[in-house]
Amino acid sequence: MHRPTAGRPESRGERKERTRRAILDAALELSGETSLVALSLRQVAKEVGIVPTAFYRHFDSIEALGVALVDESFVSLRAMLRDIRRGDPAFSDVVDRSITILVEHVHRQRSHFLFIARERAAGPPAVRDAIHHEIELCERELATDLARLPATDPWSAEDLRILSNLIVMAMVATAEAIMTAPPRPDAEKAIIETARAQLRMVLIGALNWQSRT
Amino acid sequence: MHRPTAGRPESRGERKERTRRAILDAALELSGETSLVALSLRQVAKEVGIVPTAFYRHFDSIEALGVALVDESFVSLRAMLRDIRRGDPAFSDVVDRSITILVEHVHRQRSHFLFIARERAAGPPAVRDAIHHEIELCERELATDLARLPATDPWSAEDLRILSNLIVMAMVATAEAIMTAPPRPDAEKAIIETARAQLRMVLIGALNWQSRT
DNA sequence: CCGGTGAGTGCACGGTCGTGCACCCGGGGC
DNA sequence: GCCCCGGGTGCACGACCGTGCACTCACCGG
Repeated sequence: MHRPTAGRPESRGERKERTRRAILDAALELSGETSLVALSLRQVAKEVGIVPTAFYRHFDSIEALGVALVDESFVSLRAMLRDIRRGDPAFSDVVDRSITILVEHVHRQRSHFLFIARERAAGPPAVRDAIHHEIELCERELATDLARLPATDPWSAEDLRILSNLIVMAMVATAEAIMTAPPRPDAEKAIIETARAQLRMVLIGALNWQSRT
Repeated sequence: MHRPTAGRPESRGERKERTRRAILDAALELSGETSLVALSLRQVAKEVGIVPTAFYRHFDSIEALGVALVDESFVSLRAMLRDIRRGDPAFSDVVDRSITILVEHVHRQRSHFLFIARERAAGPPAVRDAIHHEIELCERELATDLARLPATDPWSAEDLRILSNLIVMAMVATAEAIMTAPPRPDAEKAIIETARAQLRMVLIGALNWQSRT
């Protein structure tokens, strides 16, 4: 239960935080087999190596744990968005760069992305709501980024929202596809190529959009 | 346990089929609260009004039940695709017609669409695979439909696949949004308008696609 | 009419679940 | 140096879980 790993003193608060982390990690891993709604408090406790009732010292319920996992997962995801935003928004290769970064982050934070994809539709209500809210924030962020491009000057806020929504949903679907795909590298290559072409199609449509309507 | 509802004789096979239906209906309703993976055989049996062990006379496991529900759900969904395909594929209002039909079917077969959206990412492995396979078939169907349009004559099979994939994922996302949305009719209106605009953007992009590359 | 078949029953088992309660004991403020 | 706060323990409970087994009894084919 206690592993100072050396004569390190390790304060009270540090020990608590370490247990909390262990619970979050265990829940992320165990829920990967099925879903949060099929995860029992006792499984988590056993994996962590604490007695079931000690769980309540950190979270009120599995659902509350899930909300904390959502927060944590979206920290990864926002880091990804920051990476994508970094670098000039020249139109030429923005598509390739963005998808490359997406793929890289999906691999590096696989369990977080899997968690979001699963619980987005099947998690406990509070978790679902938290995820949808975060995704909406991502869409808004993307919309303000798009608004900064000169090509979108004549666009309405509504058009920006619609385009952002489309792009985000395509990226979510691509992330899901990558994670679902067999680990063969050619399968992933194909998914990436498809995503590239789709994103380009969407951007071409967007560029020719305002001219009508 | 037996409700002939009148002096109707009702054969052996009919009674069995009726119980099977009741099990499928109960599972569809009960799994709506959370997910298949959190659904117990005993809950289903109690809802149906049979003893738990009698469940095995109809399905080997909850997972097998889930696969049967996938089959059934996609019968609804194929009916929708048939509706959309019926009527001439004139380009002018194909977008509006398609989305109208989608919305109508989502409302009429709400529980089936909810089931697919949930279990697609979080269901038991066999259920997930079955759903992905069916969606892939839908994409192929759409691709062959698109191939019949004169505008796609110069397209490669690969391009058709990519576009179909994009359209289907947008429709899945739209269906999810409609079901998630509050029942206020104006919220649904907004989703529908967004979906229309997105589909038009995609089609505009597709029409201007082959000209480059 | 008679015998077999198979949907549904009743009971029992070992296991897991969430949670309440009294308790322990070591770090940290006084 | 003492005391208390709080993370972690141990136990017990009633409920629910999947499943095995022996059983009933109404149906249908012979």
